[in-house]
Amino acid sequence: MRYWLFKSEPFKWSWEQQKAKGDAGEEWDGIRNYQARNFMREMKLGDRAFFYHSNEGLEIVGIAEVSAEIHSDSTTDDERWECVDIRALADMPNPVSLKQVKATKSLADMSLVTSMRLSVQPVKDEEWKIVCAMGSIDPDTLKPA
DNA sequence: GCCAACGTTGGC
DNA sequence: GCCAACGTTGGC
Repeated sequence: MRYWLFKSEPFKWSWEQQKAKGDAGEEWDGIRNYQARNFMREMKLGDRAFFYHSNEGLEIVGIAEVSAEIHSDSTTDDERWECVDIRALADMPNPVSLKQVKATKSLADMSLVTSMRLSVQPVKDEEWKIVCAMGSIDPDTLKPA
């Protein structure tokens, strides 16, 4: 299983809205960036991802999983743009802020820090564990730790 | 709301 | 295929 991070501006699409979709999940449409799209093409069913609120909040608020692999983006006729679906799995008991991530040496190479503008990004296994620990969630059971 | 960073577009 | 202009993202 691989790990990822999705950014969203909460006033456009928030974690609350994502959770409201439940197990049905929701298309992660609107991505118009090749790098981000290419990462989505690599995603497999069941891959897990952090859900990050950009612009407002600036923190990782929850964990989601890929519920549908790459398909065409229904919001455009331009066939270059594809996307996946994700569904909410669990809240972060303690949301992990960008500030905390930046202050953590072992996370200095995280894309969230190094590729500020990339809205869909890969997360390394070690980074996943560290952020889960900071967020007080057990990465296996997804129960508060 | 500003502005730096950076991806994309389009003229040559 | 270069690069200037332009648009967008996102932290502050």
